[in-house]
Amino acid sequence: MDDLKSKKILIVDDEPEIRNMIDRFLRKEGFTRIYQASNCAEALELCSSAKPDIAILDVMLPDGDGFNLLTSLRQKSDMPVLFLTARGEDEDRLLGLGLGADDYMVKPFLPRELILRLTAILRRVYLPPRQEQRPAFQLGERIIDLESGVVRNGDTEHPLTAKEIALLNKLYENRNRIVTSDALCQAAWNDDYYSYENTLMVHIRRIREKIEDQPSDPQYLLTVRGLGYKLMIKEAN
Amino acid sequence: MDDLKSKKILIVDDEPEIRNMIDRFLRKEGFTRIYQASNCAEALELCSSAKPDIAILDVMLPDGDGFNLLTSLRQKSDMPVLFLTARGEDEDRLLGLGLGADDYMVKPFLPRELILRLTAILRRVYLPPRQEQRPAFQLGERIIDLESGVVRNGDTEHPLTAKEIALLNKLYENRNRIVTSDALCQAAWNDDYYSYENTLMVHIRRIREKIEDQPSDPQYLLTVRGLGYKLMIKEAN
DNA sequence: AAGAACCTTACGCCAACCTTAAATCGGATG
DNA sequence: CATCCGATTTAAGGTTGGCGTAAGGTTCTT
Repeated sequence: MDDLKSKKILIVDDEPEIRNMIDRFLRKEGFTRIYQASNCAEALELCSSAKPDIAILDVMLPDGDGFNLLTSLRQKSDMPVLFLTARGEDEDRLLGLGLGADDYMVKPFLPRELILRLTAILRRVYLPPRQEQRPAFQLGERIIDLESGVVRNGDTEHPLTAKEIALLNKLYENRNRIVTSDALCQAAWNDDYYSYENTLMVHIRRIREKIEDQPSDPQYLLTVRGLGYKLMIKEAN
Repeated sequence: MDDLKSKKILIVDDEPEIRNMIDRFLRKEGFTRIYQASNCAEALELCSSAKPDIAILDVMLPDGDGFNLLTSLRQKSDMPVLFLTARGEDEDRLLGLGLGADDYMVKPFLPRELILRLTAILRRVYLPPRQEQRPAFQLGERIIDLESGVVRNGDTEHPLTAKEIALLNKLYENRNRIVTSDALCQAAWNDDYYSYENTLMVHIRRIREKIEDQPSDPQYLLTVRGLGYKLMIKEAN
């Protein structure tokens, strides 16, 4: 489920043959969750409903060009985008890349290259660096070491589970800021999370048991009713 | 320091003119920490000493080709790599991308496109996903921090509720301007609001209790009779 | 002076949240 | 492939704080 092949791909092109060709090649490579749109309106619709992980965007579309579409998309998300165009003009390429496209290919293209470039982007965006070092920080008496996954309190150590580390990491990244429950779920689970968010509560509770003096009256990991949670840390420096 | 321009860039090419040209363009764009190598050995050396954030790699090098270099690099780190080549053969591009290069450009190239593609990769790798951030601002002695959802007054902190944050956010967006009660309701309740707007008054009152010195004689969150409310802020800058 | 618009306070409800325990999953082990 | 064990999820009942309501007061407007 953490695999790149499970990522959702949106193809936007007004020519059905092109869409189907790309689709076919993607499926041959093992991708399965593929969406197609033939114009800007459809694309925007699909983006908010299916929430694809990456989009392959043709520049020429019946109801507006891909640049405008990209601009609209970037308003609400930073989903990666690979541009596709029949025109190979320099200006077009520069414009697309300048608007925040991640790559740009000129038709006709090698299907295999498209896959490779697509994979390169997906890899960068969704496969976080292997030995990404996680932070360690202090909460009162306790030291929360996410790198080694333990909570030290004097001479005793309590281990943290994978989910707890993921959640604490997200919370620490946004320390002293409200983190929505949604964002937390997204950080600890992969994109589509349909379970009760009661699950999140239980995990929060377990974390509190390890980092708080009185889990029922937390002073670090606080609830913000209706929004989410926040990890409050007063830094020494 | 979190800026993309501060990232370290390694240029590996055996032709000094090319290296210097790229260097020049990078500096014109604001990049400063640029390293140059003319062969594989130098490149490997620089990678372990300077630890660049990204590499621009020529395929043809005097002591081995860039593909081998990439393979060696990938053993120990997953530093992003942009390939550069005089040969435009399909096989080369596919090989480079297949080995895990992040992008591939064929000489001669537009310098500006190189910069854009480089930036696109850096952005993906090093720019943390943006999350909508709410403002923090000052009102007399108090600091209203909507991001962490608190009002700070000296060393004491008063938490804000979800509704209060939503309302203050809308008010701050239109600071020093009148915001109609209707607009406020729409901001805090998602369009389905059919209650008495007395409810709004109560919330305004509660906000005033947290941000005003004398809630009954407000000096920041003012009533505009018949229209709505406005948040008056004298900005320092 | 009277009506309209807004303020102020207090109270009760219920959705959001907490808590605990039991069920289920999944990797490791023999 | 059966068993174990810790991690995670589900479920169910309890708790509470934010929010809406209402009722009475105050200020503004004409």
